Amino acid sequence: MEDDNILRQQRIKKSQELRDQGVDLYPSFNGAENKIGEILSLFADREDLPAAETAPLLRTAGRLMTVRDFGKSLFFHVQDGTGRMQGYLKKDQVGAETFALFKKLDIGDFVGLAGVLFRTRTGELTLLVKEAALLSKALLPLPEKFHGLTDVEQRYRQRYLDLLVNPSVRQIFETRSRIIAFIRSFMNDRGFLEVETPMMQPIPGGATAKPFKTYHNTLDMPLFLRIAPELYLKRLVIGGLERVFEINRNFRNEGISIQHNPEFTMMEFYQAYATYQDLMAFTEKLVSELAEAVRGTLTFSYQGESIDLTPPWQKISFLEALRDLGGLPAAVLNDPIRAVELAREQGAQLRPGDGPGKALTKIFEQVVEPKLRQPTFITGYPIEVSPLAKRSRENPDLTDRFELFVAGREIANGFTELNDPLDQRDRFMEQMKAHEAGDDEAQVMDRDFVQALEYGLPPTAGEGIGIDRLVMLLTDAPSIREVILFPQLRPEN
RNA sequence: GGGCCGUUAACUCAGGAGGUAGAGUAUCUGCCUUUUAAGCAGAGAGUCGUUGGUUCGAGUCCAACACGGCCCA
Repeated sequence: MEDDNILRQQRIKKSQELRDQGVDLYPSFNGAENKIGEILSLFADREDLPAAETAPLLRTAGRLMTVRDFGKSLFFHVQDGTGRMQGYLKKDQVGAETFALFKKLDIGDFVGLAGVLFRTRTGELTLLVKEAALLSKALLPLPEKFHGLTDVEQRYRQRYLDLLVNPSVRQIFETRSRIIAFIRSFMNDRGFLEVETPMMQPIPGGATAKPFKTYHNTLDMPLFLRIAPELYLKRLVIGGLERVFEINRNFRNEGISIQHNPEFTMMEFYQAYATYQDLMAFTEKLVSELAEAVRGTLTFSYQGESIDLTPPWQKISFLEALRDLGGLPAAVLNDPIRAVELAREQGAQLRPGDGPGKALTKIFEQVVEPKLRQPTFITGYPIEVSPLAKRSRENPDLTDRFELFVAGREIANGFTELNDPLDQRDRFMEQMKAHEAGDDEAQVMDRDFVQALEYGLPPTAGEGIGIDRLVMLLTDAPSIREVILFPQLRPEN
């Protein structure tokens, strides 16, 4: 494939010439004592650089990104993980041999450098090179320096090039790392224990979604990639781990879109002796402090829209939202048959067994969710779509559950956990019926989990927060693929 | 699954109404010891996503397919 590429052939030829001269193209090296970012920040504001004759040599290394050749001297930029710095190589400083070697190098090659700092006429801090060595030879050329790499498909397929030449992409993933680190420490500070539960489950539970199926040869049994860790985390609460959290991947065998990737990252956490009300306050605090830490402000723009995360956030019940934001008349809200009819009229694909709870949820997704721009908690979801949540005392058709929306997207989902084992068994039975009626997303009876509940789950609240969507919001990313390093794509050929 | 758009040199992009493919960057050769999208002179570089079709002739028109993007379900 690349064998036809003349640029690659030229580099191979040059490499061979260097080898013939006894140059090791891929030597071992551990002498990058001074990172470029440190050098730059250390001397950025200093007018009086140490005199070139007396200054100690700075030793650094990085990838050659640009070269401006003047014959007997040349300027270049070298980039490492912390920054990019200009270097100045003069024949009379490094000697003819090193100079000739350096002239043979290509953009993309790694070099080790030793030198002293000076400022050019335009004031740019520059390393006057005293010693230079090739550290690793690149055979393929980097994308163009000015436009970078813009082809979306290639950016995802060759993310390493994207990261290398598009600084804003690198920033997104640095921010992502800081977001996860912040959340982890926020949870640790509040006494939550970080745990890891199975990614491969014999019964995929804890969410309404289609699973990926796999197979264990030795055990001779099918397994499913988890769609959620919920049922395992609750087993841990039963076991006395009263505050647990897990930050990890879930897998859902569904469509790919601007906000869906088959594997995505969730933080799920459970707290004994708490209610969904407590979790809303907790979420408000977590997300607003996170935004403050990551963006330095609670008001920022997301895709041109002004978002304000200043607490307290609006709370509206599911039914109120349908009435006030969705414009549904009370006649529909209170009439199960009318609700199902309306959902069908709006084009929702309801299955034979689907009741009013499902119908209203479909309508909600269509008419209310797009309107939830500023952070909003929606509370009191129908029991029909909440098989693991505690039934509401005020209305037996609803649950003590909430979802958080920002910019029209669901960010979090939490509820007071159903801890009545007999009720849970009945709910599973309802799900089984839906499954038999053709709902392949309906949840599957997990007898082992029900048995665990029979040993006693304390009053508990639990929640999942979609990390990718949170990262999108805080990095102003238009698509989930911009915050996942290697989004799922079809093979090229 | 449906609709719309895209795919041309290593990268970023032109290519009017069908007549043997162009630019900038990068690369190669030469000149140049403070440049920074360095400059000057010259050169090389393409299965125009794939496969068919229409035509004397297809990057261009038509069809199917592949991959990607956006919207809808």
